[in-house]
Amino acid sequence: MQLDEAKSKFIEGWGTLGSAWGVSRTMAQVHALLLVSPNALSTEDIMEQLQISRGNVNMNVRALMDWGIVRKELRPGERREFFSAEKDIHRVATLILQERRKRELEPIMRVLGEISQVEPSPTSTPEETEAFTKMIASVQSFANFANSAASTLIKADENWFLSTFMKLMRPG
Amino acid sequence: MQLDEAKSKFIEGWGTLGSAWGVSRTMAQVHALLLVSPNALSTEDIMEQLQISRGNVNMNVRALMDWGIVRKELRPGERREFFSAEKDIHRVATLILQERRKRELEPIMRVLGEISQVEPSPTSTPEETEAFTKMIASVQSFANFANSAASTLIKADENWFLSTFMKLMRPG
DNA sequence: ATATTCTTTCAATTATTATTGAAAGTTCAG
DNA sequence: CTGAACTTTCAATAATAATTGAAAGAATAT
Repeated sequence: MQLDEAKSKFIEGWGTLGSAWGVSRTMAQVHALLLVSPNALSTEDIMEQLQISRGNVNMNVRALMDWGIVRKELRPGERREFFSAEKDIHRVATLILQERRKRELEPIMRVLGEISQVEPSPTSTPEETEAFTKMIASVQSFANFANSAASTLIKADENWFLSTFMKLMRPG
Repeated sequence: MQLDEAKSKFIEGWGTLGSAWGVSRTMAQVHALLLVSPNALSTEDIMEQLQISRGNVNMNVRALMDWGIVRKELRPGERREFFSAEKDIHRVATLILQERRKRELEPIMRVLGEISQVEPSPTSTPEETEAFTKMIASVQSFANFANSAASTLIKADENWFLSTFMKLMRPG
């Protein structure tokens, strides 16, 4: 297989994976393209390679920057912007984990907290209420577990990142 | 808060969560409804409570059964079918993990395996090819890690999960 | 100040995905 | 077998989400 074909397959596969995880196909493809590009790409490069519009590139690139997995790169003497992806896949996973925890886990935990304070009422039997609170409590305990697991992974990765960074700073 | 309101909020919240994870809102809501219902529900019950059509209920309930998190319940002397959700949320998580590994991780690993065999060619420099294979190798190694982590979690029994893993995850 | 080059926005359009509902299929009692 | 009760399918429709492209906005050079 040749390089160009391999790159296309990766972009396609990454796009499919993304859509299974609630990320739009194009956003995942822009990410994949930046991952397989050794150099930072301009908006026009991305437009051309993925055959999508300028506005589309702009929106998706900014969303990827929001996730923290793509950076803007400015070159001296160049007006236009270039974009490059975080290549350390471990760090990519951590950043995504971090964002998803904030965007999804936290809201559902808030809802669970609210509804766990259900009160007995004339329209429901105590048994019904108890069954419900028991169910919610188990979901809550799982959410807590997921939350602390995520914290630990994020912290572990930060340590790892910091240590490699420190090594870089103090060569020898 | 009263029970009915609490149930509605849970169904709504679960639906929102689902759509962030690539599960259709309605499918997640059917699942939530079954989670908060002490007894198994018929197709008509679900239609009425979620205000959706018969065909819609049928499709989503079958998808949930494919995931292994909803069961059909037959009652002697009753022609129609009743449905109930797996209430052990840990088991729900395991079953979902299992399915997602099969449906998503395996395909991307296959693609990665194929494209890692990229050959040098006239249209690309050895440096480009090397950068690409290096990137792919790191994604592969991460996918392998994710895959074996999933395996371990799936295989692990509940006791191990709760005691050992919780301790591991607890920041010290 | 004006032109130039690039970025951003957003209403309109297009594409994708979910939903409906009626018809066909199934099962079973009589 | 026939009819009643229920389930499944699927083409049509509706709802949602992504995409475009042109116009407005920014930044810099002349």
